Amino acid sequence: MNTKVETRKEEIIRVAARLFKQKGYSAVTMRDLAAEMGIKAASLYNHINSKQDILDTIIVSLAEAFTQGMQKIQSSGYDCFGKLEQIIELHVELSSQNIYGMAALNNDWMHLTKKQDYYKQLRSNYEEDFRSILEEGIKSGEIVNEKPEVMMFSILTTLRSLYLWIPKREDIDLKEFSATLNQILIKGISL
Amino acid sequence: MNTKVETRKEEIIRVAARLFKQKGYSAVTMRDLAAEMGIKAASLYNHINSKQDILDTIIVSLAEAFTQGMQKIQSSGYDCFGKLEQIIELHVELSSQNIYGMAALNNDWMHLTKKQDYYKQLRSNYEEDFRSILEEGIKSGEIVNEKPEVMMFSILTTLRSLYLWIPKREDIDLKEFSATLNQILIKGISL
DNA sequence: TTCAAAAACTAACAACTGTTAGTTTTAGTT
DNA sequence: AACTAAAACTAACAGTTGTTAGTTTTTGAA
Repeated sequence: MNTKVETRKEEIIRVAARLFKQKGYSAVTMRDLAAEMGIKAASLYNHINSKQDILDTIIVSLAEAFTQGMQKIQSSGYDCFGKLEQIIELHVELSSQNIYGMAALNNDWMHLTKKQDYYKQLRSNYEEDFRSILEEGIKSGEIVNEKPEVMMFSILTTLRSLYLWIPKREDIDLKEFSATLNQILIKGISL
Repeated sequence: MNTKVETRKEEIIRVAARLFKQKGYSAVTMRDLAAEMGIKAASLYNHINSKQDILDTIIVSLAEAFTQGMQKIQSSGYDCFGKLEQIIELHVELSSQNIYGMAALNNDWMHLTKKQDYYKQLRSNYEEDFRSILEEGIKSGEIVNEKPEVMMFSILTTLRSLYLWIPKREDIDLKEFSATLNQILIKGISL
């Protein structure tokens, strides 16, 4: 039985992420967060070190999850389209499980201080891995040989915005959704 | 010769938009903005009414430009793909000309107060027009009849993120870029 | 050169910010 | 019942926030 009970600290971080999605990190005050938890602002500091630490935790843990997922995919031995399919599934899974965290990752990373360089390194590595998968596909003839940078921008941008879209759909079948997304991103929308 | 000289107010709004892109509306103080203008914070109020007014102006003017562009496209008589091509060109043009404003439009609209309902109405109308264009294409058989909601999400998300990507490319040919984007969004990336 | 408008300045305000120190309450274990 | 650790509280801090009021400087036309 590993049904881990959420600690008070984890609860604070989860609620904070929800507020960060609504208004952004800077606009959320510790008093806002405390009110949402039903306590006073000073009480938060029995559990967390600082507002900054909350943001660090949210963003770094998610960025590392993406890094780990990408490493697994890179060493999977699939071909280009197989890897792309897995990347899409990775984004759908992590985004649907961390709707609020993804908002912070996308919109509030510039408010990181000590961890900002680390975050940027992870993101940069991730994009480089993505790019190399596309180039592999171009070399093998799976992918049309034109403007891989634009392809990458288009696909990655869509995947990064999933957190905005998934919550709007109720009772969404994530496997089916991944497949649809794969179809649209790879084959387009024309007949 | 209609080479309109930029007023001081317009300059403040332009500089504010740049700062809003860097840190978001909430994290930019009037003293930040004043320092960037080379004056004291109180002096800003000789030109603008409030911080809120700056955000209103940036977002509403851009949202109305998109609305106007969409109306022109809707009444153009082109077929579905023709309209989509024009929508892509509209986004490339407005995004490249308003890089900073697009950031505020995408990330800071929730900090609108009086104008928030109006902005949401414009956005909602825009999305409805977009949706009707896709459905027209499905009816006429131009577009594959599957999950138009996901197609719309994917395309619109990419177009809304152009402001993040365009500044990274130097000496980009916008016409050529629109064409590439059109190709990728309509036909996908596979051979 | 005079004069008015535009645009800057200084000083200050009340409210809000993240955070700390020290104290009291709550809840579970012996 | 007594004790302990977790978790809440009150009070306060020093700094920052958007904004106002009143004053001085800059600018360009008459």
